[in-house]
Amino acid sequence: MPPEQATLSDIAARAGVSVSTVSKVLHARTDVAPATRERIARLLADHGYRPSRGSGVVDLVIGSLNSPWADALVTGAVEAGAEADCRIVIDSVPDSADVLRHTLERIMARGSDGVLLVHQMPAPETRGRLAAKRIPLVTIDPPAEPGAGVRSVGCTNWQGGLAATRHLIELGHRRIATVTGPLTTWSARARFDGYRAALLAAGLPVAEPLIRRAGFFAPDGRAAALALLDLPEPPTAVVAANDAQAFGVLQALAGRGLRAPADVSVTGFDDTPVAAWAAPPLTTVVQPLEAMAATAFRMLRLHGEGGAAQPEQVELATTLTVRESTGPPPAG
Amino acid sequence: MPPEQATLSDIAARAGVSVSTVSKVLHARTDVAPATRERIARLLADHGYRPSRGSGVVDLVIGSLNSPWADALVTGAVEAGAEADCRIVIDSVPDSADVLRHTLERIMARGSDGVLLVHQMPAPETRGRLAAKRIPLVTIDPPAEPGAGVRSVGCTNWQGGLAATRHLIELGHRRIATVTGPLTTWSARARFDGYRAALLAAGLPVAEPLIRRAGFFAPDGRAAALALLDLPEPPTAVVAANDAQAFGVLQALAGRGLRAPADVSVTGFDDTPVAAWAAPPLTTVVQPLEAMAATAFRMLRLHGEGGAAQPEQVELATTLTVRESTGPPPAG
DNA sequence: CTGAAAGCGCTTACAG
DNA sequence: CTGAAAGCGCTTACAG
Repeated sequence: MPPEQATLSDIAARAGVSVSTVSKVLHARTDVAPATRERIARLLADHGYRPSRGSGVVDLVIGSLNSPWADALVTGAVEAGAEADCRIVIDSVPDSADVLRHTLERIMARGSDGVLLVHQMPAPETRGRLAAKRIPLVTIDPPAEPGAGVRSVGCTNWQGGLAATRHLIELGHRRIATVTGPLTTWSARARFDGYRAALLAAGLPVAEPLIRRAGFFAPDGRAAALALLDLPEPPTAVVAANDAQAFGVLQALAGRGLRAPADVSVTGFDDTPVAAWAAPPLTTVVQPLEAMAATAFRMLRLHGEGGAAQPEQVELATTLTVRESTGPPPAG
Repeated sequence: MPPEQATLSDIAARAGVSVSTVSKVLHARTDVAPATRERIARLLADHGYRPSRGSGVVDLVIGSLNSPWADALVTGAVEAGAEADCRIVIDSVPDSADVLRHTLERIMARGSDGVLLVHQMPAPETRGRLAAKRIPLVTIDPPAEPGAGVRSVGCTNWQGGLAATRHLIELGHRRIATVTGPLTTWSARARFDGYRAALLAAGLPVAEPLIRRAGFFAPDGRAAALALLDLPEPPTAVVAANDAQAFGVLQALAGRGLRAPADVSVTGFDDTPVAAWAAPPLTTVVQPLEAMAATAFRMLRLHGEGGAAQPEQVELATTLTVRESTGPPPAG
């Protein structure tokens, strides 16, 4: 890294062009020869060019802010930003393609060193404009499989689902139910698949009545668990697709006068700080949300540096934290 | 509001001085006559002057990010910021006067339209420098009584403590314990005082063994509740100083095979979204955290406008949300 | 204490 | 497609 911030005229001198031309490349104007543009773009990237005023800012664009899950992502981004002396601005954007596009337009207008996206994927057209303005983008926990050319950071959801289910199998459970998240999302599908894989590997049946498709919130978990408890043969364990659902399952249990883990074992997914607040404290899959956000932040800065050598999709490892909500199934 | 952003030369023209002089006022240089400085400062404020590039940014400086409580504050600030087309940048700062000062210095160096402070009060010297640079500051939930000249937004903590305790009295409870927060903080003291006032008003004794001083976290609530349950005459209800503690109390109850509210009623304080995740869902005092952050944000913008007419300390009302963790005391 | 002047980083309309 | 030139918003060293 050069100690001094490069200015437009530094870049112009090195490229052997005028300041005007460099400015055009920076603003994604069309009237620059491809070869010239290419050369200038590379120099800008190599010198980590930033406009002299403003910027030094990365935008975290996130759907809903109001959950421990979102909070962990914000925390991770802010911490990584502080280390790099970069300000993190938070944009909360409802789940609408239109509002997302507007938000990204505003970000482009005001300038940004990068976008961390925890949202649906913007249209290719919008992504193109971002790229033209040299604003890098990395998605976190993408809701769908990210296509080629889209960088993303997720976690090993499949392994997480597998680990939670295997843990219950090893405790002796045979009737293990699951509450899935919305199967339209990539992560929910992978977790569900991990559940199924563990059952299959242990030679246990995958029983349709023990599978409840639900939303990602506590009331969803509660309703699903109530339905499971009403089964002729209720499960002795429930694998929830996230911690919020697991709290809901615990509520359903308490409502029926049942206890975890004596009557039914419960596992969650996420391990945000509140997982330890549950009664009993939740056994759950650790999704390293803070590390995911920090990793995505660092990928932003690698933009264009390593060329094609850098990975496009990163998945951080999940681990299982065993607390008190799981135990052997009731005798008999 | 003028439709066009005023520039330094607009201000200079109106003030009948040169651009240089206005620039000096903006940078808190000393070589400007007091009268001139006064006149220019007023014009800058009246026109809502902002530097042409950069800024359009408000900094939220907060101690710890990783809690539902902090998350709600972030959410409120970001939403208010979005309405005003202002970016909110998050600065997470450990509880150290030194680090806080450094953070504020960095904020001054990079420029900011204002600071929302959820932290201890910075030294008067630092506050003076902020003021000289015309960066307004509003504290949220100040840990100590804010002195004159410091604007703050809190909530009616005393009334909240009173309401929770009165609710339990009305349900018929007579042995009501409390877990307080750290009594060095203003809000914990006020909540505790509300508890005491409700007891006194009902002619009930304030019994020292029923009062547990503790930290604001779940394990603190759990430990305090365990001690209360070991009393020769345990309480039939516990007033916790926040939701995290209340979750801990619920854990202690479950650990002893007791249930809320059949055996012991529990109230919390905050009502962040997770309060509804508890088993049973928490009866708790609503602290309007999002509204508090939004109010503080708006106070930032009033800086210097209304003159002395604007309030310095604002307290937003608390309300009680009755869910399922409270009920009549056990018979007998 | 004040401001004219030089200058910085950047953008843009326009001539070629 | 490229760049010289004008200009914008701002800062700063310095003369008075």
